[in-house]
Amino acid sequence: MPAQSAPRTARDVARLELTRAIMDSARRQLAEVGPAALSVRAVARDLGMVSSAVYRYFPSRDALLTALLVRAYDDLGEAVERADAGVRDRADLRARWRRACHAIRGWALGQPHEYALLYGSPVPGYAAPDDTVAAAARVPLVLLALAAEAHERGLTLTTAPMPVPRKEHRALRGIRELTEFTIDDERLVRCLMAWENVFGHLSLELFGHMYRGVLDYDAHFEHVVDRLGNDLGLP
Amino acid sequence: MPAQSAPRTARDVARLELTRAIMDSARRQLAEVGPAALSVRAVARDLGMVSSAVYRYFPSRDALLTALLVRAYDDLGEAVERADAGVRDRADLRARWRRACHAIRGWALGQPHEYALLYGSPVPGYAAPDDTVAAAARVPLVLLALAAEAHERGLTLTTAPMPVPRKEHRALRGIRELTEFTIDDERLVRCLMAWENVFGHLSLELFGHMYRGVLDYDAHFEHVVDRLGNDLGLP
DNA sequence: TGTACATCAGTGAACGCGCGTTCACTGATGTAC
DNA sequence: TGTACATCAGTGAACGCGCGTTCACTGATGTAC
Repeated sequence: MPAQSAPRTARDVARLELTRAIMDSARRQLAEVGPAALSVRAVARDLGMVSSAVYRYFPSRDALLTALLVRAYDDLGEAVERADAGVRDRADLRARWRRACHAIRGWALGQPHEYALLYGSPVPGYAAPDDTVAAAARVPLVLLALAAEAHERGLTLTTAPMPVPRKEHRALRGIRELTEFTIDDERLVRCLMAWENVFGHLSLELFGHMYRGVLDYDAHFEHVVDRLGNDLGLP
Repeated sequence: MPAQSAPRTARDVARLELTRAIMDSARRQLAEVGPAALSVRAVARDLGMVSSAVYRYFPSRDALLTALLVRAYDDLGEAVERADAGVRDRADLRARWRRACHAIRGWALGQPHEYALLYGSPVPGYAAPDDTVAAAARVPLVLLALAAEAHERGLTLTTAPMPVPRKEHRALRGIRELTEFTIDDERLVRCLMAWENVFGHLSLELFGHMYRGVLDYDAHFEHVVDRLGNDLGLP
C-alpha cells in the first residue's frame, strides 16, 4: 500500500511515479477485462517490466485491487464534493443537489468500469478491508448533508409525510450513529430512497437494463433528479 | 442450447438430465467463484466426467453462461409473476405490488450470486444475445402492469403530479412501443422510479453498501415498498 | 423379432496458453562516518 | 569530500497450477428393414 509522505530522494520520486504508473495500467486493464481478471503479469508486461518487479510496489494482487478501489471511491467522492462546493449560493440546496447527482453520473459515465468495480458485483474471493469505508462514505455524506441542511433551515416538505414505523426508525439508528447530522426521520428516509434511486438508475442504465426502454438516459436522469429534489423539499 | 420438446428415447431422457446436472453444477460454481471464473473443466470435474464431454451439451463456455442467464431471468420472472397472481382480490393493487416487490427481494436473497449475474457488473468479454431480453423483461412487465391497471381503473394519485418535460416524454416512447399498456406519463415515470428504487435498494443492500448504515434491511425494504406503493397511488 | 447400420455420449491425450508468487542474484542509489 | 556499507529496484528462472477447445477413438443406444 503506497502511503509515503514527502518524497525526498530520487528513489522515492521514482517509486511514487512507478506506483502511479502501475495503478494507471491496472485501471486500463480493468476497463478491458474486469476486476476478476486483473492480472499482475499483464500490468508488468504493459509497463515493460518483469512480473516479479511489481511485487516491490504491491505485496499481492489483492492489495493492488484494494488500492484501485480506494482510489476510485476517492475520485468519485472528490468529484461530488467539488460539484457541491462549486455552488456559490450555499442556500440554493436545489442547485447543490442537482450538481451533486449529475457529478455522480458524470463520473460513472466517464469511468464505467470503475463504477462497476465500486457498485457492481463484489469481486469473488476478495474482501474489501476497512481502508475502503471512509472513502466509500463520501458520496452518501454529501447527499445526507443536503437533506440535513434542509431540516436545519426549517424548510417544509411539500408532500405529506408518512408515518415511519418503529422498526424502520430503529434501523436508521446506524446512520445516525455514523454521522453527526440533525435530521428528522421523514427526511432521512426520503434521502435514503433518493440515494437508492440514483444508484439504481445508474446501475440499471450502465449495466444495460434500460436498453430500448428508455431512449434518452440524460433526459430521464435529469427528470428523476428533479423529482427527487422535490421530494426532499429542496427549494 | 438445450431446447428439445418431448423426450422420447432413453438417450433423450439422459441428455435432458445431464443438461440440467451441468447447469446445476455451474450454478453452484457461480456462487463460489463468480461468473468470470466459471469453468467448464470445474463443472466436468464436479460431475465426474471428462471436460470434453461437456461440449456434447454446450458448445462453449459462453453458451453455458447464456443458458444460466436466461434460466435465472426466468426463475426470477416466474417467482414475481406467481407472487402477483397469488393475490385473490385482483383489485387489491397494493397487495399485488407488495407481493411482487417482496418476491423480487426474496429471490435475490435466496440466490445472491444469480442476482449479481443479472443485475451486477456485466461479464467482461461476454455479450448477452437476444435470447435473454424476453426473459429479462418479465419483472418490469409485472410492475408496469400494476401501474397501468391503476390508471385504467381511474384511480387518482394522492400527491400532486409534476410536469413531465417533452424530452422525458419522448424518452419514454421506448417503453410504450415495447408494451401494450395504456398509462399516463406521470404514472409511467413514477413506476420507472419505483423500479429503479427497488433494484437500487437490492444492489446497494446485497453488494454491501448499506452495511452498518441501515441496521435492519427487511424493515427498511418493507417501508420503502410501502412508500413507493403510496407514490404510485395504489389503494 | 432379428440384424445391419447410423447416431451419438463419453474418453483420454494433447495444444498452447496464462496465472500468482518465490527466490537467489546484480547493480544502482542512499547514508553514516 | 571520499569511502564503506546498507538498502532496495529490478532480473530471470522456476514452481505448480488451471484454463478452453480439438480430435481420433470406443462402445453403447436407436432406427429401418
